[in-house]
Amino acid sequence: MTDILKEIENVTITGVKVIYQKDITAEDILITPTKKEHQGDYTLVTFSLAKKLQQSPQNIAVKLSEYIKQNLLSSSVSATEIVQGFLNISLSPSFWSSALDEMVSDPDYWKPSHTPEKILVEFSSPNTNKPLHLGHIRNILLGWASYKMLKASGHDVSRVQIVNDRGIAICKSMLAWSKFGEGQTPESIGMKSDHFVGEWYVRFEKEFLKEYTAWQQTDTSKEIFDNRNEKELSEAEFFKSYKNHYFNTYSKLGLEAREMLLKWEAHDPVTIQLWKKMNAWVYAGFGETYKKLGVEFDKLYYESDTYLLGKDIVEEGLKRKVFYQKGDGSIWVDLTQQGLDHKLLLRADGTSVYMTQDLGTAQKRFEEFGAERMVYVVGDEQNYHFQALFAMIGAYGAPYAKGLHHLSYGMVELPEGKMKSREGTVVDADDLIAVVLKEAADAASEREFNDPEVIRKIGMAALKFFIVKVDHRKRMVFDPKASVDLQGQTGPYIQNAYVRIQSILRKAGEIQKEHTGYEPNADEKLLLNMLSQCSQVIDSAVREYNPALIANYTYALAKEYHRYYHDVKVLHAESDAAMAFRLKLIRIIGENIQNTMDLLGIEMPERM
RNA sequence: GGCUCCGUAGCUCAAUUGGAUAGAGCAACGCUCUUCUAAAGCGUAGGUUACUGGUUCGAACCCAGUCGGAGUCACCA
Repeated sequence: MTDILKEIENVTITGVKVIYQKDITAEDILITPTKKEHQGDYTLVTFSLAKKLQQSPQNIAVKLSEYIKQNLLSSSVSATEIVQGFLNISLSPSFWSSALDEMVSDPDYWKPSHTPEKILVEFSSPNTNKPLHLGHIRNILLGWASYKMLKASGHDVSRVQIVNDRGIAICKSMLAWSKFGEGQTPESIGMKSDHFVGEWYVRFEKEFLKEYTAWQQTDTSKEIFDNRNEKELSEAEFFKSYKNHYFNTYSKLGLEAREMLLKWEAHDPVTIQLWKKMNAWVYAGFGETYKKLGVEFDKLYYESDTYLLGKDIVEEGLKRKVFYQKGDGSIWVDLTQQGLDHKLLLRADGTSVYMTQDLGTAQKRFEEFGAERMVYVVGDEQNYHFQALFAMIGAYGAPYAKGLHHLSYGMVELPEGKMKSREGTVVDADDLIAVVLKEAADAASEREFNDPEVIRKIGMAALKFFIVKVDHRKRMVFDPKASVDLQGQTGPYIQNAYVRIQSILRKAGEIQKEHTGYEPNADEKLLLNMLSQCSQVIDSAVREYNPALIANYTYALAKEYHRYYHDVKVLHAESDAAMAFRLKLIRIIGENIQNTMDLLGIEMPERM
């Protein structure tokens, strides 16, 4: 428990004072869980004290071990061992036995507790022109886990997403559907509605490419190619890089799409109606996917509502000389002092950019939620943007400036390389979910059960655990084959540990026996030690916004339990006291697994 | 090219934030089910932590350089 750690710390401090007449603080002391291959529960590393005390580590360890043995409360220390300056402290069986009772009497022992703050977590934030994909899944799982663990730590957390429902992308889907759709609907052709909209986006790109390829044969095109600046570019390379320019200048389809966007901005009723229809399809589809993933939101922001926000802040900042205006009328902020550059906030024509909108949205959220902290779960390609945004809000002096955090995550890649929508190598979220559920169902049928609810839990656990176990800052390789693996370091492995516990508990029924006098063995002490570290693990995960720490913790616990299960019999224990103790222990382990996995959005089945 | 991040077993990932002999899973090869669920357990094999130097009692982790990869450097989002 954290109490015993603090106790060892205090005794060490007073010990140093008594023995060496020197004052040290808790920061000078390093206590870690003892490595498995050594005897002990906690280790005091004495090297850090050696310099301060002008003594050899060995010497310090010897003296302190005596002092700790005699002064640690209620003689909890059963033995100490010194190995090359590492002072290993073994706590007594009775200490661990009462630690178990403490866990039983305090159902919150596993959570850290903090003074509550209002925190807002933004995640998912999709575009509305195509379905969710694998990258969104990583985002969503990170966001959800952040929400859960912040909440478990006592905070008041709200979940939001900003839906990018406007702009040229959705206009492409709208245009393709109205040109070629012939009145088709998701219902009429039996397709999931967000996929339906995505199909029209793909159709647009296809038609556009056709048009572009044809244009490349024209004289205009040939002339442009011959007069290109970068002579070293091949024809293919040149036209690849020229595509965007073509879209904005020569393309007929591009012109139509841009006209549609203008009509939308002018509130043209027909366009708005079409836009609403297509977005409604997308939202219905997203809703299904979110439901499968088990996530929900407290509030949705729509870019169509927020894209004009932030202008007043820019005006205000200009007045207060935090921002400045250029000769052409555009407004900028100078972030060179923070090691960044100059950033545009408002175009010369008075229209806003992404930055303007983010400025306004943060302000709005602060007003609506009173959030002291705001967490943005967004991919690491936007690291610079958020650095600039936060620096800017800091320069502006907003009251929420210090609580802003970008939970940045690396791209998800396939074994063959990056996912590219153009090359059709994007892993669709719904497809992926279907594949893991199929895999779980196949495995279940071999084991002769077919409870769909259990299969769902197993499949989703496999997928979720596979993704959240990886440190979010790193790019990860997603191997679809490995993700549906149900053996080894996986979600189902952890579920199986839980299920084995439930099976024993069911058989044990209402057995009520006392374990007075029972002394836990080495395996049981290790399990209790792991459980006692749970709240600190979660605390680290919260501090670092890193759910992977929890995934690793629970996996280690499940692994240890599987071994214990193999070696030690609970229901056929050598004594009633042993059985009573073990029943209590495994119940706590089961609850711990369930609680910690719930923080990652992973559910436990009762049987599998 | 500037800035930022990354490089650990064949593959996918860890390593308690500078601590002990760098650990797991997958893949490979052995062994263990009339036993509380074998989606499990045990064992074998696999490493110059990209490379070179430095800092110190101690470096995968900090510093410098080199090599390799990614992101970003829009009046896009």
